[in-house]
Amino acid sequence: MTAKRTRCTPESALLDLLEPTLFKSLADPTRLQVLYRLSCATKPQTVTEIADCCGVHLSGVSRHLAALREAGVVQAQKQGREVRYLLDCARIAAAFEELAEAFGRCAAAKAEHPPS
Amino acid sequence: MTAKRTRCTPESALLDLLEPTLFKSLADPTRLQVLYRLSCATKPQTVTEIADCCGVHLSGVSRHLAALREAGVVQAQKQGREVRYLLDCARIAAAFEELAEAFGRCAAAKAEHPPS
DNA sequence: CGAATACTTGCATGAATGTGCAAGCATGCA
DNA sequence: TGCATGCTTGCACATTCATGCAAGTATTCG
Repeated sequence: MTAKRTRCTPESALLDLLEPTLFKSLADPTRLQVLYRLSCATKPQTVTEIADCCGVHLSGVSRHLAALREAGVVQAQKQGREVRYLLDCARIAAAFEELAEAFGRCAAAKAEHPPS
Repeated sequence: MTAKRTRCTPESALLDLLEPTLFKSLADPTRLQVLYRLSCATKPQTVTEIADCCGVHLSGVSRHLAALREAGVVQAQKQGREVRYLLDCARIAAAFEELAEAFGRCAAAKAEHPPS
């Protein structure tokens, strides 16, 4: 392991990045649909608005949003009796950037030490 | 095979990137263990070698590797009666890089048009 | 040939999970 | 206060899925 660089995170070891939570939250078509909906929206969306787009019952969408919130992918803003969800784009981008760099280093390491 | 997406297009729409296959393949702890094992290895590993590291039956590991291969995360090299699996680091890094860029653009767009 | 090794696959089982319905909270409004 | 609205949660059900065992396939060796 030659992780010595300092960038997005000082020490992004692949082992720490390979945690199932984020990937689990993205492993469902409905949740991805929710994510895409939020990515297009110009302002935080209510559960009802999101549910209107995916053909899933409101309660299911609510559960999906809870899962995405658990994974740190979306944030919730309670406003009166409605809850508006918004995508944490910067956080997601940072997570993927870390992963890209870690696997990039992995590729570089393997290119440097080719299999005999 | 998921040869639907052509390549690393400079303009990668988020909708195309949010495809469950890759995330599904990474949503399991055992598969992540396999992935990490392959990332550390200096040369392609046999199914038996990989199975020795994760506490899962050989047949299960074989199935996991098949899933990872379907997702384009690993490649298989048949050598005689053994099959050596290797991580496609460059491909994975590129996929995550695309995602990071797409969500980065998303974040930038939202910063530009803040919710009123 | 037959036997051994390496891996894959069919089958059964238990656990996890996505879904809808209905009930339960919480908040706003008349 | 009563009622409507928005969301969450308990429950039941169906599906998916990870796992182990056993059988099957492929390849090498004697």
